[in-house]
Amino acid sequence: MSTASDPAREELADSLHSAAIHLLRKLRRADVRSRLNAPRLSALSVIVFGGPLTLGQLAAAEQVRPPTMTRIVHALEARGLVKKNSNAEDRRTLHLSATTKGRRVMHEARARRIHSLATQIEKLSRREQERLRDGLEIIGSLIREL
Amino acid sequence: MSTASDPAREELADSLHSAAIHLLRKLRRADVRSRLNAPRLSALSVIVFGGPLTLGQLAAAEQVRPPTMTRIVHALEARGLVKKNSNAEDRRTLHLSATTKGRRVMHEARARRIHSLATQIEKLSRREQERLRDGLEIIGSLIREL
DNA sequence: TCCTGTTCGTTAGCTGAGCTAATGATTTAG
DNA sequence: CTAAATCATTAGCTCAGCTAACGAACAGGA
Repeated sequence: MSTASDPAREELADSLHSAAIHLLRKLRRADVRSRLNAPRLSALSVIVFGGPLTLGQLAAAEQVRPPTMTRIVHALEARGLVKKNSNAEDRRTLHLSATTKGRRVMHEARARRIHSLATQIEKLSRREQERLRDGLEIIGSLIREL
Repeated sequence: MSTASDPAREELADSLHSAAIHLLRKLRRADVRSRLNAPRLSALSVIVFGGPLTLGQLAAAEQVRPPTMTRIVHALEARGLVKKNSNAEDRRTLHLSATTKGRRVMHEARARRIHSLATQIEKLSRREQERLRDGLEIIGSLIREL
C-alpha cells in the first residue's frame, strides 16, 4: 500500500496533468481546417450518438455549465449542424438533435482530428496499443470519479 | 498488423482525445483557489526546473507561440513569481528565472492542483497504478511524435 | 563602417472556452 | 392560485490561443 505522501503517485498525477495539457495544445492546431474545435466536436458527438437531449443534459454530459453549452450549441446551430426543437412536454427545455449535415461533418471532422493521433498509434506495436488502451480505461474511470 | 482503417485504433485515438478534454475541464475547476491555472503552472514549472531560459525557448518547450507566452510570463511576473533579467550576451532576449516565492508557490499550487487526482490514484490498486503509468508513458511518446 | 536581412519579443486585434450572477419563461408544489 | 423551483439565456468577466505588424538588436557583406 502507498502512503499519503507517496511521491510516485504525485508524479503520476503530474504527468497525467501535463500529458492532457500538451496533447490538447497539439490537437488544437492539428485541426485548423475544420471549423470544429475540440469542445464543439465533443458536444456534437454527444448529440449525434446520444440521440435528442436537452441543453442541460448535454451540459452535464460534457461537465460544463449551462451558459457555456448555450454558446457551443448556438455555434453548432449557426452552422446548420444541430437543430433546436421545442419540447411539447416541457416548454422550458429544448430537444437538441443533429442534422444530416451535422452527422456527416462530425464524422469527417472526427476523422481529421484524430488522424495524426491514429497515425502515431498505428506505429505502436500490438502490445503497446494494448497498454495504451489499458491506461486509458483507468484514466476514464479516474475522470468519472473526479 | 493493423490495417489503415482499423476502427479499434480510431476508437483509441478518440478516447484519448476525449479523456484529455474532460480531464482538463475537471482540473480547471479543482484549482480555483490558486491563482495559477494550467498553462501558467506548466510554464512556471518549466522555468523552475529548466533553469534560466529565454521566452522563445519557453514557448517552444510549451509548444505555444511567442505572443501567447509573453502574456503568460507577464502574469507570472506581475505576481512576483518570475524575474525577467536582461541578457548581456544578446539584448534582444530575456533570461527568465523563478523567484523564491515562485518556487514556493509552484510547489504549493502543483500539490493542490494534482491533489484530487492523486487522491483518486491512491484508490487504485498497485496493479492499476502500474497500468496507468504504463499507459502514460506511451501517451507521452505519442505526444512527442505528434 | 554602413546597409541589409534576420531574429527576438511585444503589441494589437481576433476567436472562443470557461465561470458567476441575474433574468424571463415555464412548470410544479402547496 | 400563488409561491417556489427549474431551464435556458443574457451580460459581463478572465484567460488561452492564433496571425500580422513592428521596433530593437544582432550578423554579415559591400
